[in-house]
Amino acid sequence: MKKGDHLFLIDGSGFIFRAFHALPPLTRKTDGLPIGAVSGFCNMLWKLLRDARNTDVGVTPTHLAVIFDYSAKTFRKDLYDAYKANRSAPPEELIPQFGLIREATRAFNLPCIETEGFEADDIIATYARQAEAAGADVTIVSSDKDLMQLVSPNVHMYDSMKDKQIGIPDVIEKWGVPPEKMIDLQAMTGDSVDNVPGIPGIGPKTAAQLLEEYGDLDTLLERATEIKQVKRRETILANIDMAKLSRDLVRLRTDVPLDLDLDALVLEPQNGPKLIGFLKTMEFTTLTRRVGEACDCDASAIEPAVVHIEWGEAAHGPDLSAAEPEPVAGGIPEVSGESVPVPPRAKAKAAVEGAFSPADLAKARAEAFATLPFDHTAYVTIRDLATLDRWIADARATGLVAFDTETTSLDAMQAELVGFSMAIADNTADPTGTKIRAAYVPLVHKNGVGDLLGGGLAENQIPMRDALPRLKALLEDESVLKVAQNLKYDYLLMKRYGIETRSFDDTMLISYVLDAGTGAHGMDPLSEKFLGHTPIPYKDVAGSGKANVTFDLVAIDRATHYAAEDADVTLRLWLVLKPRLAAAGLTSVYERLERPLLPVLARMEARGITVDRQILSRLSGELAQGAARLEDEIYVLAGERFNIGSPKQLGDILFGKMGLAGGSKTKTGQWSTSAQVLEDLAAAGFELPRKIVDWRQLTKLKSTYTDALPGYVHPETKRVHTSYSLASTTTGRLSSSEPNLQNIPVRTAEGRKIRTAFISTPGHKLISADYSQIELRVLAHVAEIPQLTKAFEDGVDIHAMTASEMFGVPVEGMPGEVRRRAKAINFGIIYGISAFGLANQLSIERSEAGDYIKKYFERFPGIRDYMESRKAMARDKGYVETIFGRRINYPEIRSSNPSVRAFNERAAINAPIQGSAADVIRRAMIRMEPALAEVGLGDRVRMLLQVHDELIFEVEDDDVEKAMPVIVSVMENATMPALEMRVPLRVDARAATNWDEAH
DNA sequence: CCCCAACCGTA
DNA sequence: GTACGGTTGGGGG
Repeated sequence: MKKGDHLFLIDGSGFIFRAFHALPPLTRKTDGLPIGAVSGFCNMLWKLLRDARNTDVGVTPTHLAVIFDYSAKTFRKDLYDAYKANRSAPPEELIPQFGLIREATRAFNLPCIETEGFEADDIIATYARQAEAAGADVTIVSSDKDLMQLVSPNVHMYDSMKDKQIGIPDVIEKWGVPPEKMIDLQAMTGDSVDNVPGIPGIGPKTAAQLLEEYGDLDTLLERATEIKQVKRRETILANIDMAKLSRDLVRLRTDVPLDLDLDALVLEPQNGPKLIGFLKTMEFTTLTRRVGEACDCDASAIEPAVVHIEWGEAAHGPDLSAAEPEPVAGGIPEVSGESVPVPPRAKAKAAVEGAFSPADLAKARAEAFATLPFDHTAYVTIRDLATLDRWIADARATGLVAFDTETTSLDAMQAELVGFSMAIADNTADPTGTKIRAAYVPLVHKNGVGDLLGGGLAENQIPMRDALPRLKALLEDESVLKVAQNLKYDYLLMKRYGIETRSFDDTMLISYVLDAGTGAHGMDPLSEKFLGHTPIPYKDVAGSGKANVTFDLVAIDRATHYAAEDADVTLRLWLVLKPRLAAAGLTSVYERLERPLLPVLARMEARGITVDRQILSRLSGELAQGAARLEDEIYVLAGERFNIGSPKQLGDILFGKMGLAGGSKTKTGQWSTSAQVLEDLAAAGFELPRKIVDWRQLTKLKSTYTDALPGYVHPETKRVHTSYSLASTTTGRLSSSEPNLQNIPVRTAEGRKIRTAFISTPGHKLISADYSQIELRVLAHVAEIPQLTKAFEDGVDIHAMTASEMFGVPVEGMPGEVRRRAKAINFGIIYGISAFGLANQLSIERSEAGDYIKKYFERFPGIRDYMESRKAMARDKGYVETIFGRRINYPEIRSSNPSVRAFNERAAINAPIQGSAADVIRRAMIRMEPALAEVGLGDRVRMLLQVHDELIFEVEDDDVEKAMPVIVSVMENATMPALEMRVPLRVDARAATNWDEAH
């Protein structure tokens, strides 16, 4: 770049927001995709590139780049945690446009620039200064005041909306100071939109006046005592640090590392057909014609392009991670008494951003759909490619489609695709006028068994080989938001067909974030709750029991009713639920803890883990032998044969026939034969109960593990693939089923043998990494307990420390029983302790347990305060929160039934602790794959399992040493940078060829 | 065939 | 005392 060149730097992210507000609110394509900002952007670019002399800017660029924000995790966030903390989420209409604008930039053959850790403004500043140094002129296309500090004799700004240049005199006119003093001015005035604090009470006028008088901020701060106005002097003196911090925040960096140097920004010739293809897709007819004329192309001969958008911040807008306030260090606001204030300006802005605030929209949608009837006769069966292509084009046009698969199995790892359904919404801008249409695409339905043709492929179905590429294009298209219910299933299924779903929402997960604790999140209950509609039960379509058939045997017209309805319901649920996220301030929980975990879990499930069937088989034999021997002995002692596995029969034998004392009864009046009861009897010297306990252990291990696990080995992968549920616990934990790999035995030596059957493939190791005492650490953090915090910092035995505090016993030479009691109390605290429960656990009198609790609270009064505050919050608000803002609702906390109420209170005490720990490991899991990829281990370290506080990986032998520190570091730093805990997290990791030895 | 209670494995 | 899922027995339809 040289003198005479002219570099244009376009603030792409800023443009979208400005265009959105400047243009009519709902500029849309014929089918509803909002493209107002994209349209404005393309027109502006075209003008700049072709007709620059017709605009006030008056020059034609030689170099040009469009700059975007990459993410909110910029260095400013490190300087000031609350930076941009009160940004509200961008309006729905804006979201698809972020990606489209990048696509438009590429269609114009222009470079898209973004750099991790920096805002667009910093990149612009760096380029501007470099170009200036090279003697070139610069025009920054933006009207953002944050960029005005860059204006100089050679650097101008250009407000494309007002078609107006901004030079040094314009800055002085508007702000009262020259550009080089803008930094100091902004440092004083602050910025409520970006949450830059500034000095309270100092606005632009006062700031300009002060700068006029003192020259610059440093001088002002040094001589602040000279200020005559008492109040102003006091505020400035009190906010010196804030002013300096604010200056660091508003000062743009000019040293951003750049991938492309200035010369790479030189304007390339336009690719007419490529640009026209894009413009046609966007339905910009006027611009299409102009471009066609200018490049001498026959626009009518060019097909609309398949628009493909880069994933990343793009599809959901820049800075979305800053859309929700990151919790400040200090955790649960109600505990610390801190909360992030929402400045009035931000509120006012939100109110005018669209016809509806999120809350209004949520309310309007809820009312519109609460009773809207379902018309099954309107559902379409798509049987030819032309119709399918039309529907897919409609989905692209509206940027939104509900999607559901129909398959042969509930197991996504085994299921075969039979067909799929779609639902499309027209006119979503009008909540009461939104129209939904739905269709089913049968692919491999067979003629019914009773049919004359008998089991052959039914006629008039689109061949799989034609449908899949189209489905792939749609599902992988990041400019189309796919909405599904329980998407992990469909995601995994489609992944097995080589399709990776991108840009998605899951109504189940949205409901889970909004309403955890208030009921199930399956489609049927949600449909009942929000749509007043009972969907066709699956068994009505596919039969049940013996008459049960796979979906490919269901007649296509019946299948259409069922499948299209599912897509219809899903889309309606999304319309109702999605705006509630923003209204409730839960968008970031959904977008940072929930949605990104879905593909991570899908990959874990797809990987599976190897279990050694030989080991299990041998163990099963041993267990059978042991159980058989015990059975013989039990029958002798009982004097008769009976079903030992029947608690009822066993109770009759023990407490009836043999007349043993000390039995308690269950709530149905049966004799209890629980392990606790049997252990007590055994301790009293009876032989039979001991043998029953042993027999139970052996048969439990055999039936639940050694015999069941081999049945879960996948016929093709030869591995076991569990299924994780993201939305079945109230607290945010995952659950695992079919098989449940979160309850593999570990506590007894016999049980641990099961773990030896979980093995690594040859040449590999399993790495198990688990958080040490994570829940107690979370407790120490949220309740701010100094002794606990210190103990964790010093790495001392936490239970021994507790015992020492409580009983005054030194840790050295502490009797095991004393420590055991303290440990039980610590766990009891986490569970919302009661004297009754602690007494049970320790087999002591309730009064004694009560004394322990009293003593504990005397030593740790902060814990009692914490517990009381959780109960109060649950009572007042109906919910409690984790450290990352996840909500857990307790609708029954005010029950008049004291035991129901007490139960809810204990749960409300436990949930923030258990749930925060769950959030922490979720963050670690989400970050794990990118972190491993960064050190070149992306495809060499495979995360397989999660067991609440433990992650299990499979790693090639040679990579173990390299992988372990990365895994440990990601887990230990999982709360950062969002939140720094008062207590360090510690992770232990080991590698071995089987899970038992690795753990 | 479905559902519930009891029991027990995990964190 | 919190949070889960799986197996078994047993009752009811």
